[in-house]
Amino acid sequence: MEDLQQFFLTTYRVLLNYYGHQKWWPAETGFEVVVGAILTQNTSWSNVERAIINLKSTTALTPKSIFEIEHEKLKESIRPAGFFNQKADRLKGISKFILDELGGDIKNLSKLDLEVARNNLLSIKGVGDETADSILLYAVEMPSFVIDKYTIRMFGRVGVKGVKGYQSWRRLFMDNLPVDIGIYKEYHALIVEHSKNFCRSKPLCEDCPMENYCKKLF
DNA sequence: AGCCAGGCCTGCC
DNA sequence: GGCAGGCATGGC
Repeated sequence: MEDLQQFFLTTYRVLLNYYGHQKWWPAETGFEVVVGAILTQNTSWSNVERAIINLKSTTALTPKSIFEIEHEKLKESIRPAGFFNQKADRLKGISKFILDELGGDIKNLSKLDLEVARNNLLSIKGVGDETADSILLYAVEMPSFVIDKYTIRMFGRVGVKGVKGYQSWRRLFMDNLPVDIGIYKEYHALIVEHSKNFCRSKPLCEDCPMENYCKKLF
């Protein structure tokens, strides 16, 4: 495709038309997005939902209450989300960071330059590229595009070549899309939704909305 | 029964 | 600077 901007926008419109508005991220507060972003690491969202329900029935979903909750009680609440030992540590750590560095509110990150805010998040143990961008975009509402393994797999199959590394993929999207938080939010959610149905290890391409683009490189 | 989930860290090379 | 191995539960 000669015009990348056209390609990324057209792909977005095809997905949006096919799947509709995804209403991401499902959470009541910015901090709930943070908690969900940690809990969903390599874990299905249905399991995360149970964990968040448990957690809400146990304590308030605020940095202070998560930081102060007894460690064993936290682990027990989030057990359905798996990896509960390290995720409990990570929730404690990011809660402490929000309390100590952000005056208790994750949204204070929006006062910083985007890349500075991003590097702040990346300095927290257990927060990698994707988790940082998810928090920036869905909790803080800063225009940071989220890349995940689905994005790389899907766009690789559709024909994007020679892009290597998380930051290169992120820049590719951000350099070729309008700086629009709504589009960033929706696009990532649509890629995830699409990837649940298509572009898996098996060539499940029947009735794929992307069949006009896809090189079917299996 | 095994593979996969809305990743990340560590240790080795 | 890349890459396997570990982390743990639930659905299909």
